[in-house]
Amino acid sequence: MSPGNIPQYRQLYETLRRHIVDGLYREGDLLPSENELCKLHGLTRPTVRKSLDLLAHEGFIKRHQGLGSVVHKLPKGIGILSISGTTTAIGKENLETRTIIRPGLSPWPDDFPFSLSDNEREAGCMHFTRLRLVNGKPVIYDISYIPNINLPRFSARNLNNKSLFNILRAAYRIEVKGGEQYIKAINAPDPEICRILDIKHDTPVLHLQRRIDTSRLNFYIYSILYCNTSDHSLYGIF
Amino acid sequence: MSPGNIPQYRQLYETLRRHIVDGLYREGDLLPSENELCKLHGLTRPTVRKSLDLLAHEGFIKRHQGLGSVVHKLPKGIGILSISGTTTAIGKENLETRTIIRPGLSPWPDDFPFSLSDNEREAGCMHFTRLRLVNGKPVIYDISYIPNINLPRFSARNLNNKSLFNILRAAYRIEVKGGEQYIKAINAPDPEICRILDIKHDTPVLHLQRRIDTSRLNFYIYSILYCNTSDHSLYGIF
DNA sequence: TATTTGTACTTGTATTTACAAGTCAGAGTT
DNA sequence: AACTCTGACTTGTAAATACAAGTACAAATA
Repeated sequence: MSPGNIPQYRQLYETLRRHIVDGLYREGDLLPSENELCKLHGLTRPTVRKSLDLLAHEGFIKRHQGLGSVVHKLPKGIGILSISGTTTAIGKENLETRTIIRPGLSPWPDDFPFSLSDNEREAGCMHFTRLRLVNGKPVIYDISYIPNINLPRFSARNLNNKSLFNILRAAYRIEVKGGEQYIKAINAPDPEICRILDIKHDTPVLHLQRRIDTSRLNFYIYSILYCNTSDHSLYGIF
Repeated sequence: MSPGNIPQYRQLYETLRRHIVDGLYREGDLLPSENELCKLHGLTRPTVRKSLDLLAHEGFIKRHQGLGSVVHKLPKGIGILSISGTTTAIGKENLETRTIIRPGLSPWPDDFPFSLSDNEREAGCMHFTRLRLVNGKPVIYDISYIPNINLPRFSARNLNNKSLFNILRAAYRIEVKGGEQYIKAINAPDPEICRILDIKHDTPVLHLQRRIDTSRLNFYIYSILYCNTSDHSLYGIF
């Protein structure tokens, strides 16, 4: 493999993705053909195709037999349903993250929506919450739970600027692989959450319960989200 | 290629998927290894891997380097966020579909949430609505719009028993490839919809706007969903 | 006994090659 | 002018092969 142990298909994926997000390719443009990409980057077609698989899977391109890979329009909502996270979709300029409750140990909640393994119960729970603001207005309140297993100095890290996923990858070599989520529409449940999201008591909000898979076997990240969708939809591709 | 023009990786995918859904493999079980699957089905590893890619992508298995492919627990919610549709997740027994407005021509709505191409506007719009009930209780109201291009006898077909996607595939050779959707939480907007979903006026409901991609170039299916999530969450993997 | 090492498995990544099938544009025909 | 055909492209499917890297377990070692 290549520099930094990052596979080549992943590197090409990141490159193309950046080019699309930066506007180098616009909506409707044809990407270079697979064979052209092979020559350009010194790769073979299966490798190039794997990169394009990722891009297509995340909705950046759509492929057409006999035609080529067409650049899709960029999602306008908040792409929280995809693994790419919130930053891509809405533009970094407008997105702000504030830590409300700093990381600290606490017992697992009694009404935890996912079933926990014995190991997870034993390890205990690292808990913290963050607020995501778009153009200065609160949109998502993110309540996170992580099993407290061997993450030295985790609570000291600054979660505001860097994304949680980046910290996990850089500091602990834990890669986020995917996850599952349950979605409901509810009325804002809690005066506390109403205050944080700056909404009235009976405002409908999206309620998401997510379990996020990592490259570490049996290590999951849990998070519960409350999302005010009056101004911004959530966006997902499938 | 093999019988019926269905690629081999797709056939193996369908087989394994059925085995998992039918309970032949249970949660936590190891699937046969890739090499075993090769021998069993007379395929090569890249082909087998492509099948497993699909299964992993839809959340049926999780693969672990050095260990194997572990069968994931079946989703408990309504898997409407994934391409597999609603039928898999909740069990066919409990799911019922009723056509409320039968297919017919109508103009495109003025406030249509997606931008339409000239061809689509020209073709006009086939419109129909369906109600999905779980255990006899209405859960999802699905308002569909399809461009009216060359689908002979479409309005005569029975949408209750067979899924729309199956009809498109069997009768018109149109394959559903994926799609995108915007999700909001709103208060039930419309007395009509409240009546159909059997909910009170201020009940929070999920509001989904979906554009579904097909194998036919520039042919999209549009649908707007209202979903009562008080009893059933929507479920998605990513 | 507790630890390390090795080995045999697993999936992950990558190359090479071949043919099938869809799209498009231009040449040729009617 | 309208149509058909052909050829040069595109992506889709499939095989055979090789090595890297993670996991689990048994054997060897301290």
